[in-house]
Amino acid sequence: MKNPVPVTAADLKRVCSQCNLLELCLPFGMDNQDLHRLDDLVGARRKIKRQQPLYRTGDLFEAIYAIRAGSFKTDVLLEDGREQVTGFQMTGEILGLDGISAELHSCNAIALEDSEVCVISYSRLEELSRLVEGLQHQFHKVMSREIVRDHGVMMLLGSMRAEERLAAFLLNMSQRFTARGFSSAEFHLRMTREEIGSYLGLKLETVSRAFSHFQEEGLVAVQQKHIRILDNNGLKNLIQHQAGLR
Amino acid sequence: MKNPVPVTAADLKRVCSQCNLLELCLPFGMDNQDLHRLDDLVGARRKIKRQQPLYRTGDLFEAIYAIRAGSFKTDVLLEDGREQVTGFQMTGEILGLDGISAELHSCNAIALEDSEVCVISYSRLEELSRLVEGLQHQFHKVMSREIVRDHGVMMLLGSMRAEERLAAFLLNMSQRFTARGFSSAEFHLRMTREEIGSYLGLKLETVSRAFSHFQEEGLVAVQQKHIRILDNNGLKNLIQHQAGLR
DNA sequence: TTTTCTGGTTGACGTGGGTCAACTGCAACA
DNA sequence: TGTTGCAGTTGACCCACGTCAACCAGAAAA
Repeated sequence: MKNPVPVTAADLKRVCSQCNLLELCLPFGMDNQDLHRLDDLVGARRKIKRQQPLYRTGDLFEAIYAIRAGSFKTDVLLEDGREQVTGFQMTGEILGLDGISAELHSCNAIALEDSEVCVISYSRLEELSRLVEGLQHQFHKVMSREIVRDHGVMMLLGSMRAEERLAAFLLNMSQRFTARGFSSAEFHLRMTREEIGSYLGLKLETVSRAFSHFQEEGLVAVQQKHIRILDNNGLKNLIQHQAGLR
Repeated sequence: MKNPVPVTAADLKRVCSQCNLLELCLPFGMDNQDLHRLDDLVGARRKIKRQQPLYRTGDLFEAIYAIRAGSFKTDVLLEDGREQVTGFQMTGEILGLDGISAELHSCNAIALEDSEVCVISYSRLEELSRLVEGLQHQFHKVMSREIVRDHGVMMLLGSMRAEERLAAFLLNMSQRFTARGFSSAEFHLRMTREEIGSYLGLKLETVSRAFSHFQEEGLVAVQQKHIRILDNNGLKNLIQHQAGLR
Protein backbone atom coordinates (compact mmCIF):
# COMPACT_ATOMS: atom_id res chain seq x y z
CA MET A 1 0.00 0.00 0.00
CA LYS A 2 1.77 3.09 -1.27
CA ASN A 3 0.86 6.56 -0.13
CA PRO A 4 2.33 9.63 -1.79
CA VAL A 5 5.72 9.93 -0.19
CA PRO A 6 5.52 12.49 2.59
CA VAL A 7 8.54 14.52 3.55
CA THR A 8 9.69 13.10 6.82
CA ALA A 9 11.98 14.43 9.48
CA ALA A 10 14.52 11.93 8.27
CA ASP A 11 14.50 13.50 4.83
CA LEU A 12 15.13 16.93 6.20
CA LYS A 13 18.07 15.62 8.07
CA ARG A 14 19.70 14.42 4.91
CA VAL A 15 22.19 17.21 4.89
CA CYS A 16 25.94 17.32 5.22
CA SER A 17 25.88 18.12 8.92
CA GLN A 18 23.92 14.92 9.55
CA CYS A 19 25.64 12.68 7.07
CA ASN A 20 27.65 9.74 8.29
CA LEU A 21 29.99 9.95 5.33
CA LEU A 22 31.25 13.25 6.57
CA GLU A 23 34.79 12.29 7.30
CA LEU A 24 35.27 10.83 3.82
CA CYS A 25 33.60 13.54 1.82
CA LEU A 26 34.00 17.15 0.83
CA PRO A 27 33.14 18.65 4.24
CA PHE A 28 35.92 16.83 6.03
CA GLY A 29 37.69 19.01 8.53
CA MET A 30 35.14 21.82 8.52
CA ASP A 31 33.82 23.06 11.84
CA ASN A 32 30.22 22.79 12.90
CA GLN A 33 29.26 26.30 12.03
CA ASP A 34 30.66 26.10 8.51
CA LEU A 35 29.07 22.71 8.10
CA HIS A 36 25.62 24.15 8.46
CA ARG A 37 26.33 26.61 5.69
CA LEU A 38 27.03 23.65 3.47
CA ASP A 39 23.62 22.18 4.07
CA ASP A 40 21.87 24.45 1.61
CA LEU A 41 24.62 24.09 -0.96
CA VAL A 42 23.97 20.41 -1.35
CA GLY A 43 20.51 20.51 -2.73
CA ALA A 44 19.16 17.76 -4.89
CA ARG A 45 19.84 14.07 -4.76
CA ARG A 46 19.95 11.92 -7.82
CA LYS A 47 19.50 8.18 -8.07
CA ILE A 48 21.31 6.36 -10.85
CA LYS A 49 20.45 2.81 -11.86
CA ARG A 50 23.16 0.23 -12.40
CA GLN A 51 24.94 0.68 -15.76
CA GLN A 52 23.41 4.11 -16.26
CA PRO A 53 25.54 7.22 -16.72
CA LEU A 54 25.65 10.02 -14.16
CA TYR A 55 27.16 12.12 -16.93
CA ARG A 56 28.80 11.52 -20.28
CA THR A 57 31.73 12.96 -22.22
CA GLY A 58 30.62 16.23 -23.73
CA ASP A 59 27.80 16.88 -21.27
CA LEU A 60 27.60 20.43 -20.02
CA PHE A 61 29.35 20.77 -16.69
CA GLU A 62 27.22 22.35 -14.00
CA ALA A 63 27.74 20.35 -10.85
CA ILE A 64 30.04 18.00 -9.07
CA TYR A 65 28.69 14.96 -7.27
CA ALA A 66 29.35 13.32 -3.94
CA ILE A 67 28.55 9.63 -3.88
CA ARG A 68 26.06 8.94 -1.13
CA ALA A 69 25.45 5.29 -1.87
CA GLY A 70 26.75 2.85 -4.44
CA SER A 71 29.76 3.07 -6.70
CA PHE A 72 30.86 4.25 -10.12
CA LYS A 73 33.51 3.89 -12.76
CA THR A 74 34.82 6.71 -14.92
CA ASP A 75 36.12 6.01 -18.39
CA VAL A 76 37.48 7.66 -21.52
CA LEU A 77 36.65 6.33 -24.97
CA LEU A 78 38.82 6.52 -28.07
CA GLU A 79 37.13 6.96 -31.46
CA ASP A 80 37.97 3.40 -32.42
CA GLY A 81 36.07 2.08 -29.43
CA ARG A 82 38.91 1.42 -27.04
CA GLU A 83 37.94 2.12 -23.45
CA GLN A 84 40.20 3.21 -20.65
CA VAL A 85 38.71 3.05 -17.17
CA THR A 86 40.30 5.97 -15.31
CA GLY A 87 38.95 5.19 -11.87
CA PHE A 88 36.50 3.46 -9.57
CA GLN A 89 34.71 5.66 -7.04
CA MET A 90 32.90 4.71 -3.87
CA THR A 91 30.82 6.43 -1.16
CA GLY A 92 32.05 9.83 -0.06
CA GLU A 93 34.18 10.33 -3.14
CA ILE A 94 33.69 13.23 -5.52
CA LEU A 95 32.82 12.88 -9.21
CA GLY A 96 32.88 15.45 -11.97
CA LEU A 97 36.05 17.46 -11.30
CA ASP A 98 37.13 16.71 -14.87
CA GLY A 99 34.43 19.06 -16.12
CA ILE A 100 35.71 22.30 -14.59
CA SER A 101 38.50 22.87 -17.10
CA ALA A 102 36.42 22.97 -20.27
CA GLU A 103 32.96 23.44 -18.76
CA LEU A 104 32.18 20.13 -20.43
CA HIS A 105 32.65 16.69 -18.95
CA SER A 106 35.64 14.91 -20.39
CA CYS A 107 34.80 11.38 -19.33
CA ASN A 108 31.85 9.10 -18.64
CA ALA A 109 30.70 8.29 -15.12
CA ILE A 110 28.75 5.03 -14.99
CA ALA A 111 27.06 3.49 -11.95
CA LEU A 112 28.37 0.03 -11.12
CA GLU A 113 25.27 -0.65 -9.01
CA ASP A 114 22.11 1.27 -8.14
CA SER A 115 23.53 4.42 -6.59
CA GLU A 116 22.71 7.82 -5.21
CA VAL A 117 24.66 11.06 -5.41
CA CYS A 118 24.42 14.50 -3.84
CA VAL A 119 24.34 17.17 -6.53
CA ILE A 120 26.60 20.11 -5.70
CA SER A 121 26.05 23.11 -7.93
CA TYR A 122 29.48 24.19 -9.06
CA SER A 123 28.73 27.89 -9.28
CA ARG A 124 27.31 27.87 -5.77
CA LEU A 125 30.28 25.86 -4.55
CA GLU A 126 32.65 28.52 -5.90
CA GLU A 127 30.53 31.20 -4.32
CA LEU A 128 30.39 29.55 -0.93
CA SER A 129 34.04 28.62 -0.93
CA ARG A 130 34.89 32.30 -1.32
CA LEU A 131 33.13 32.82 2.00
CA VAL A 132 34.05 29.68 3.89
CA GLU A 133 37.77 29.18 4.11
CA GLY A 134 37.45 25.62 5.36
CA LEU A 135 35.36 24.65 2.35
CA GLN A 136 37.76 26.27 -0.07
CA HIS A 137 40.69 24.49 1.47
CA GLN A 138 38.94 21.14 1.56
CA PHE A 139 37.84 21.44 -2.04
CA HIS A 140 41.38 22.15 -3.15
CA LYS A 141 42.55 19.14 -1.19
CA VAL A 142 40.02 16.93 -2.92
CA MET A 143 41.23 18.06 -6.33
CA SER A 144 44.85 17.66 -5.36
CA ARG A 145 44.18 14.20 -3.97
CA GLU A 146 42.75 13.24 -7.35
CA ILE A 147 45.95 14.41 -9.04
CA VAL A 148 48.07 12.39 -6.63
CA ARG A 149 45.86 9.35 -7.13
CA ASP A 150 46.27 9.67 -10.89
CA HIS A 151 50.05 9.72 -10.50
CA GLY A 152 49.76 6.46 -8.61
CA VAL A 153 47.81 4.95 -11.46
CA MET A 154 50.45 6.12 -13.92
CA MET A 155 53.03 4.37 -11.77
CA LEU A 156 50.90 1.20 -11.95
CA LEU A 157 50.43 1.39 -15.68
CA GLY A 158 53.88 2.55 -16.62
CA SER A 159 56.15 0.62 -14.31
CA MET A 160 54.48 -2.46 -12.85
CA ARG A 161 53.94 -5.99 -14.05
CA ALA A 162 50.53 -7.60 -14.29
CA GLU A 163 50.47 -9.25 -10.86
CA GLU A 164 51.92 -6.19 -9.17
CA ARG A 165 49.15 -4.09 -10.66
CA LEU A 166 46.44 -6.43 -9.44
CA ALA A 167 48.03 -6.65 -5.99
CA ALA A 168 48.18 -2.86 -5.76
CA PHE A 169 44.57 -2.67 -6.90
CA LEU A 170 43.39 -5.14 -4.24
CA LEU A 171 45.33 -3.40 -1.48
CA ASN A 172 43.86 -0.08 -2.56
CA MET A 173 40.32 -1.46 -2.53
CA SER A 174 40.89 -3.06 0.84
CA GLN A 175 42.15 0.19 2.29
CA ARG A 176 39.18 2.12 0.96
CA PHE A 177 36.69 -0.42 2.30
CA THR A 178 38.39 -0.17 5.67
CA ALA A 179 38.05 3.61 5.67
CA ARG A 180 34.31 3.08 5.22
CA GLY A 181 34.03 0.77 8.18
CA PHE A 182 33.87 -2.45 6.19
CA SER A 183 36.14 -5.42 6.55
CA SER A 184 39.58 -4.85 5.11
CA ALA A 185 40.01 -8.54 4.42
CA GLU A 186 36.77 -9.47 2.75
CA PHE A 187 34.80 -7.52 0.18
CA HIS A 188 32.72 -7.64 -2.91
CA LEU A 189 33.98 -6.09 -6.14
CA ARG A 190 31.29 -4.33 -8.14
CA MET A 191 33.19 -4.30 -11.42
CA THR A 192 33.85 -7.04 -13.98
CA ARG A 193 37.23 -8.57 -14.81
CA GLU A 194 37.13 -6.64 -18.04
CA GLU A 195 36.69 -3.33 -16.19
CA ILE A 196 39.50 -4.17 -13.79
CA GLY A 197 41.61 -5.07 -16.79
CA SER A 198 40.85 -1.82 -18.55
CA TYR A 199 41.76 0.12 -15.42
CA LEU A 200 45.02 -1.80 -14.99
CA GLY A 201 45.96 -1.85 -18.66
CA LEU A 202 45.51 -5.63 -18.91
CA LYS A 203 43.22 -8.03 -20.75
CA LEU A 204 40.49 -9.71 -18.75
CA GLU A 205 42.17 -13.11 -19.18
CA THR A 206 45.34 -11.78 -17.61
CA VAL A 207 43.36 -10.45 -14.65
CA SER A 208 41.63 -13.79 -14.27
CA ARG A 209 44.91 -15.70 -14.39
CA ALA A 210 46.48 -13.37 -11.86
CA PHE A 211 43.55 -13.97 -9.50
CA SER A 212 43.96 -17.71 -9.95
CA HIS A 213 47.67 -17.49 -9.30
CA PHE A 214 47.15 -15.42 -6.12
CA GLN A 215 44.71 -18.10 -5.00
CA GLU A 216 47.22 -20.90 -5.63
CA GLU A 217 49.80 -18.96 -3.63
CA GLY A 218 47.37 -18.59 -0.74
CA LEU A 219 47.36 -14.80 -0.97
CA VAL A 220 43.64 -14.39 -1.53
CA ALA A 221 40.48 -16.47 -1.76
CA VAL A 222 38.56 -15.58 -4.88
CA GLN A 223 35.00 -16.56 -5.58
CA GLN A 224 33.85 -14.58 -8.57
CA LYS A 225 33.53 -11.01 -7.33
CA HIS A 226 33.89 -11.94 -3.69
CA ILE A 227 37.45 -11.43 -2.47
CA ARG A 228 39.04 -12.50 0.79
CA ILE A 229 42.56 -11.30 1.43
CA LEU A 230 44.49 -14.02 3.26
CA ASP A 231 47.97 -12.56 3.22
CA ASN A 232 48.12 -8.80 3.14
CA ASN A 233 51.88 -8.67 3.55
CA GLY A 234 52.30 -11.23 0.84
CA LEU A 235 50.56 -8.88 -1.56
CA LYS A 236 52.65 -5.96 -0.40
CA ASN A 237 55.89 -7.88 -0.85
CA LEU A 238 54.88 -8.82 -4.33
CA ILE A 239 54.90 -5.16 -5.32
CA GLN A 240 58.30 -4.27 -3.88
CA HIS A 241 60.25 -7.33 -4.83
CA GLN A 242 59.00 -8.25 -8.24
CA ALA A 243 60.95 -5.36 -9.71
CA GLY A 244 63.21 -5.15 -12.67
CA LEU A 245 60.97 -5.62 -15.65
CA ARG A 246 59.15 -3.11 -17.81
CA MET B 1 68.70 41.69 9.56
CA LYS B 2 69.95 41.65 6.00
CA ASN B 3 70.32 44.63 3.80
CA PRO B 4 67.26 45.07 1.66
CA VAL B 5 67.96 44.08 -1.92
CA PRO B 6 67.50 47.21 -4.02
CA VAL B 7 64.48 47.02 -6.26
CA THR B 8 65.27 47.88 -9.84
CA ALA B 9 62.93 48.96 -12.60
CA ALA B 10 63.47 45.61 -14.27
CA ASP B 11 62.32 43.86 -11.11
CA LEU B 12 59.19 45.91 -10.94
CA LYS B 13 58.24 44.86 -14.40
CA ARG B 14 58.57 41.23 -13.52
CA VAL B 15 54.94 40.90 -12.61
CA CYS B 16 52.01 39.04 -14.02
CA SER B 17 50.49 42.06 -15.65
CA GLN B 18 53.65 42.54 -17.69
CA CYS B 19 54.38 38.91 -18.41
CA ASN B 20 54.23 37.63 -21.93
CA LEU B 21 53.26 34.17 -20.77
CA LEU B 22 49.99 35.51 -19.51
CA GLU B 23 47.67 33.61 -21.76
CA LEU B 24 49.24 30.28 -20.88
CA CYS B 25 49.55 30.74 -17.17
CA LEU B 26 47.46 31.05 -14.07
CA PRO B 27 46.16 34.58 -14.76
CA PHE B 28 44.58 33.61 -18.07
CA GLY B 29 41.18 35.17 -18.54
CA MET B 30 41.46 37.64 -15.67
CA ASP B 31 40.69 41.28 -16.34
CA ASN B 32 43.24 44.05 -16.03
CA GLN B 33 42.14 45.21 -12.63
CA ASP B 34 42.31 41.73 -11.11
CA LEU B 35 45.61 41.18 -12.81
CA HIS B 36 47.23 43.97 -10.88
CA ARG B 37 46.11 42.39 -7.64
CA LEU B 38 48.02 39.30 -8.68
CA ASP B 39 51.26 41.21 -9.04
CA ASP B 40 51.98 41.24 -5.34
CA LEU B 41 50.97 37.60 -4.94
CA VAL B 42 53.74 36.43 -7.17
CA GLY B 43 56.71 37.46 -5.14
CA ALA B 44 60.01 35.72 -5.45
CA ARG B 45 61.59 34.11 -8.46
CA ARG B 46 63.73 31.08 -8.23
CA LYS B 47 66.35 29.84 -10.66
CA ILE B 48 66.93 26.11 -10.90
CA LYS B 49 69.95 24.61 -12.59
CA ARG B 50 69.61 21.71 -15.01
CA GLN B 51 69.10 18.39 -13.22
CA GLN B 52 68.38 20.13 -9.93
CA PRO B 53 65.11 19.63 -8.07
CA LEU B 54 62.58 22.43 -7.61
CA TYR B 55 61.10 20.26 -4.88
CA ARG B 56 61.29 16.65 -3.81
CA THR B 57 58.88 14.02 -2.54
CA GLY B 58 58.27 14.68 1.12
CA ASP B 59 59.22 18.37 1.01
CA LEU B 60 56.90 20.64 2.92
CA PHE B 61 54.34 22.19 0.61
CA GLU B 62 54.15 25.97 0.83
CA ALA B 63 53.94 27.26 -2.69
CA ILE B 64 53.05 26.40 -6.23
CA TYR B 65 55.28 27.44 -9.10
CA ALA B 66 54.69 28.93 -12.52
CA ILE B 67 57.42 28.16 -15.01
CA ARG B 68 58.82 31.39 -16.36
CA ALA B 69 61.64 29.92 -18.40
CA GLY B 70 62.88 26.42 -19.07
CA SER B 71 61.22 23.08 -18.49
CA PHE B 72 60.78 20.34 -15.92
CA LYS B 73 59.84 16.74 -15.43
CA THR B 74 57.89 15.37 -12.48
CA ASP B 75 58.43 11.82 -11.33
CA VAL B 76 57.43 9.32 -8.67
CA LEU B 77 59.92 6.81 -7.29
CA LEU B 78 59.17 3.32 -6.00
CA GLU B 79 61.21 1.97 -3.09
CA ASP B 80 62.99 -0.47 -5.38
CA GLY B 81 64.23 2.39 -7.52
CA ARG B 82 61.75 2.26 -10.37
CA GLU B 83 60.94 5.71 -11.69
CA GLN B 84 57.72 6.82 -13.31
CA VAL B 85 57.83 10.17 -15.04
CA THR B 86 54.35 11.63 -14.53
CA GLY B 87 54.73 14.66 -16.75
CA PHE B 88 56.85 17.18 -18.61
CA GLN B 89 56.11 20.84 -17.97
CA MET B 90 57.02 23.89 -19.99
CA THR B 91 56.74 27.68 -19.69
CA GLY B 92 53.48 28.98 -18.27
CA GLU B 93 52.57 25.65 -16.74
CA ILE B 94 52.00 25.21 -13.02
CA LEU B 95 54.00 22.89 -10.78
CA GLY B 96 53.31 21.73 -7.25
CA LEU B 97 49.57 21.08 -7.19
CA ASP B 98 50.30 17.56 -5.94
CA GLY B 99 51.35 19.03 -2.61
CA ILE B 100 48.03 20.54 -1.56
CA SER B 101 46.40 17.29 -0.51
CA ALA B 102 48.90 16.20 2.13
CA GLU B 103 50.73 19.49 2.66
CA LEU B 104 53.79 17.57 1.49
CA HIS B 105 54.97 17.17 -2.05
CA SER B 106 54.23 13.74 -3.46
CA CYS B 107 56.58 13.79 -6.42
CA ASN B 108 59.90 15.22 -7.54
CA ALA B 109 60.11 18.18 -9.91
CA ILE B 110 63.44 18.27 -11.74
CA ALA B 111 64.64 20.94 -14.15
CA LEU B 112 65.44 19.58 -17.61
CA GLU B 113 67.49 22.70 -18.38
CA ASP B 114 68.46 25.84 -16.49
CA SER B 115 65.07 27.25 -15.58
CA GLU B 116 63.26 29.93 -13.66
CA VAL B 117 59.97 29.79 -11.80
CA CYS B 118 57.65 32.28 -10.14
CA VAL B 119 56.98 31.28 -6.54
CA ILE B 120 53.32 31.61 -5.61
CA SER B 121 52.68 31.35 -1.90
CA TYR B 122 49.83 28.91 -1.54
CA SER B 123 48.30 30.47 1.56
CA ARG B 124 48.27 33.88 -0.13
CA LEU B 125 46.84 32.33 -3.27
CA GLU B 126 43.95 30.88 -1.28
CA GLU B 127 43.46 34.22 0.42
CA LEU B 128 43.46 36.22 -2.78
CA SER B 129 41.28 33.76 -4.64
CA ARG B 130 38.62 34.27 -1.98
CA LEU B 131 38.58 37.91 -3.02
CA VAL B 132 39.13 37.65 -6.75
CA GLU B 133 36.56 35.47 -8.45
CA GLY B 134 38.50 35.33 -11.70
CA LEU B 135 41.57 34.01 -9.94
CA GLN B 136 39.59 31.40 -8.06
CA HIS B 137 37.96 30.17 -11.22
CA GLN B 138 41.19 30.10 -13.16
CA PHE B 139 42.98 28.21 -10.42
CA HIS B 140 40.25 25.59 -10.37
CA LYS B 141 40.53 25.26 -14.13
CA VAL B 142 44.26 24.72 -13.89
CA MET B 143 43.75 21.90 -11.38
CA SER B 144 40.97 20.35 -13.42
CA ARG B 145 43.07 20.55 -16.57
CA GLU B 146 45.76 18.60 -14.77
CA ILE B 147 43.23 15.88 -13.93
CA VAL B 148 42.04 15.70 -17.53
CA ARG B 149 45.63 15.56 -18.76
CA ASP B 150 46.33 12.69 -16.37
CA HIS B 151 43.34 10.78 -17.77
CA GLY B 152 44.86 11.20 -21.21
CA VAL B 153 48.12 9.72 -19.98
CA MET B 154 46.22 6.78 -18.48
CA MET B 155 44.65 6.22 -21.89
CA LEU B 156 48.15 6.24 -23.41
CA LEU B 157 49.57 3.85 -20.88
CA GLY B 158 46.63 1.53 -20.56
CA SER B 159 45.33 1.22 -24.10
CA MET B 160 47.91 2.20 -26.68
CA ARG B 161 50.77 0.40 -28.37
CA ALA B 162 54.34 1.67 -28.31
CA GLU B 163 54.27 3.63 -31.58
CA GLU B 164 50.87 5.11 -30.82
CA ARG B 165 52.18 6.35 -27.50
CA LEU B 166 55.17 8.01 -29.08
CA ALA B 167 53.04 9.54 -31.84
CA ALA B 168 50.64 10.94 -29.26
CA PHE B 169 53.57 12.29 -27.29
CA LEU B 170 55.06 14.05 -30.32
CA LEU B 171 51.73 15.55 -31.33
CA ASN B 172 51.21 16.79 -27.79
CA MET B 173 54.66 18.38 -27.67
CA SER B 174 54.12 19.96 -31.06
CA GLN B 175 50.82 21.44 -29.97
CA ARG B 176 52.33 22.86 -26.80
CA PHE B 177 55.25 24.42 -28.69
CA THR B 178 52.77 25.98 -31.08
CA ALA B 179 50.83 27.48 -28.19
CA ARG B 180 54.07 29.16 -27.12
CA GLY B 181 54.71 30.67 -30.49
CA PHE B 182 57.34 28.18 -31.60
CA SER B 183 57.26 26.08 -34.72
CA SER B 184 54.80 23.22 -34.55
CA ALA B 185 56.87 21.17 -36.96
CA GLU B 186 60.36 21.52 -35.60
CA PHE B 187 61.49 21.47 -32.01
CA HIS B 188 64.10 20.38 -29.56
CA LEU B 189 63.26 17.82 -26.89
CA ARG B 190 64.84 18.54 -23.53
CA MET B 191 64.46 15.04 -22.12
CA THR B 192 66.37 11.82 -22.79
CA ARG B 193 64.99 8.72 -24.48
CA GLU B 194 64.94 7.10 -21.10
CA GLU B 195 62.75 9.86 -19.66
CA ILE B 196 60.41 9.68 -22.63
CA GLY B 197 60.28 5.93 -22.14
CA SER B 198 59.51 6.22 -18.46
CA TYR B 199 56.70 8.66 -19.21
CA LEU B 200 55.27 6.39 -21.92
CA GLY B 201 55.74 3.13 -20.04
CA LEU B 202 58.38 1.90 -22.50
CA LYS B 203 62.08 1.09 -22.40
CA LEU B 204 64.48 3.55 -23.99
CA GLU B 205 65.38 1.04 -26.72
CA THR B 206 61.74 0.82 -27.72
CA VAL B 207 61.49 4.60 -27.91
CA SER B 208 64.61 4.70 -30.05
CA ARG B 209 63.31 2.01 -32.39
CA ALA B 210 59.98 3.77 -32.72
CA PHE B 211 61.77 7.00 -33.66
CA SER B 212 63.79 5.12 -36.26
CA HIS B 213 60.67 3.51 -37.64
CA PHE B 214 58.87 6.86 -37.90
CA GLN B 215 61.88 8.16 -39.75
CA GLU B 216 61.85 5.24 -42.21
CA GLU B 217 58.17 5.87 -42.83
CA GLY B 218 58.86 9.54 -43.53
CA LEU B 219 56.72 10.71 -40.62
CA VAL B 220 59.45 12.63 -38.80
CA ALA B 221 63.09 13.58 -39.19
CA VAL B 222 64.99 12.72 -36.04
CA GLN B 223 68.44 13.94 -35.19
CA GLN B 224 69.11 13.14 -31.58
CA LYS B 225 66.85 15.49 -29.61
CA HIS B 226 65.99 17.61 -32.59
CA ILE B 227 62.64 16.61 -34.11
CA ARG B 228 61.05 17.69 -37.35
CA ILE B 229 57.52 16.52 -37.99
CA LEU B 230 57.08 15.78 -41.69
CA ASP B 231 53.63 14.22 -41.70
CA ASN B 232 51.35 15.41 -38.95
CA ASN B 233 48.32 13.55 -40.28
CA GLY B 234 50.35 10.42 -40.64
CA LEU B 235 51.05 10.52 -36.94
CA LYS B 236 47.40 11.18 -36.16
CA ASN B 237 46.25 8.28 -38.31
CA LEU B 238 48.66 5.99 -36.57
CA ILE B 239 46.81 6.54 -33.30
CA GLN B 240 43.32 5.92 -34.59
CA HIS B 241 43.92 3.01 -36.89
CA GLN B 242 46.46 0.93 -35.10
CA ALA B 243 43.79 -0.28 -32.73
CA GLY B 244 42.92 -3.71 -31.54
CA LEU B 245 45.77 -4.75 -29.35
CA ARG B 246 46.27 -4.37 -25.61
C1' DT C 1 13.01 -28.24 -14.46
C1' DT C 2 15.66 -26.70 -18.74
C1' DT C 3 17.38 -22.72 -21.53
C1' DT C 4 19.84 -18.81 -22.28
C1' DC C 5 23.01 -15.30 -21.21
C1' DT C 6 26.67 -13.03 -19.30
C1' DG C 7 30.92 -13.18 -16.78
C1' DG C 8 34.71 -15.91 -15.53
C1' DT C 9 38.31 -19.59 -16.11
C1' DT C 10 41.70 -22.17 -18.48
C1' DG C 11 44.71 -23.89 -22.24
C1' DA C 12 47.55 -23.45 -26.50
C1' DC C 13 49.93 -20.46 -29.06
C1' DG C 14 51.85 -15.99 -31.00
C1' DT C 15 54.08 -11.54 -30.68
C1' DG C 16 55.21 -6.85 -29.07
C1' DG C 17 58.28 -5.10 -26.57
C1' DG C 18 61.75 -6.12 -22.89
C1' DT C 19 66.66 -7.68 -22.19
C1' DC C 20 71.38 -7.87 -23.13
C1' DA C 21 75.12 -6.47 -25.59
C1' DA C 22 77.85 -4.32 -29.14
C1' DC C 23 78.59 -0.26 -31.41
C1' DT C 24 78.30 4.86 -32.86
C1' DG C 25 78.45 9.79 -32.34
C1' DC C 26 78.80 13.95 -30.15
C1' DA C 27 80.72 16.83 -26.44
C1' DA C 28 83.70 18.08 -22.76
C1' DC C 29 88.23 18.28 -21.48
C1' DA C 30 93.13 17.28 -20.94
C1' DT D 1 94.28 15.56 -30.94
C1' DG D 2 93.40 12.07 -28.45
C1' DT D 3 90.45 10.44 -24.28
C1' DT D 4 86.64 9.67 -21.65
C1' DG D 5 81.82 9.44 -21.03
C1' DC D 6 77.16 9.57 -21.78
C1' DA D 7 73.13 9.31 -24.96
C1' DG D 8 71.42 7.04 -28.64
C1' DT D 9 71.04 3.19 -32.13
C1' DT D 10 70.75 -1.41 -33.63
C1' DG D 11 70.68 -6.51 -33.56
C1' DA D 12 69.67 -11.13 -31.53
C1' DC D 13 67.05 -13.36 -28.42
C1' DC D 14 63.28 -14.22 -25.12
C1' DC D 15 59.27 -13.91 -22.21
C1' DA D 16 55.07 -11.72 -20.28
C1' DC D 17 51.05 -10.87 -21.77
C1' DG D 18 47.80 -10.75 -25.63
C1' DT D 19 44.92 -13.67 -28.71
C1' DC D 20 41.80 -17.18 -29.77
C1' DA D 21 39.00 -20.66 -28.43
C1' DA D 22 36.77 -24.02 -25.56
C1' DC D 23 34.50 -24.57 -21.47
C1' DC D 24 32.17 -23.57 -16.92
C1' DA D 25 29.08 -21.35 -13.33
C1' DG D 26 25.54 -18.75 -11.59
C1' DA D 27 21.46 -15.89 -12.51
C1' DA D 28 17.51 -14.82 -14.90
C1' DA D 29 14.08 -16.23 -18.14
C1' DA D 30 11.01 -19.71 -19.97
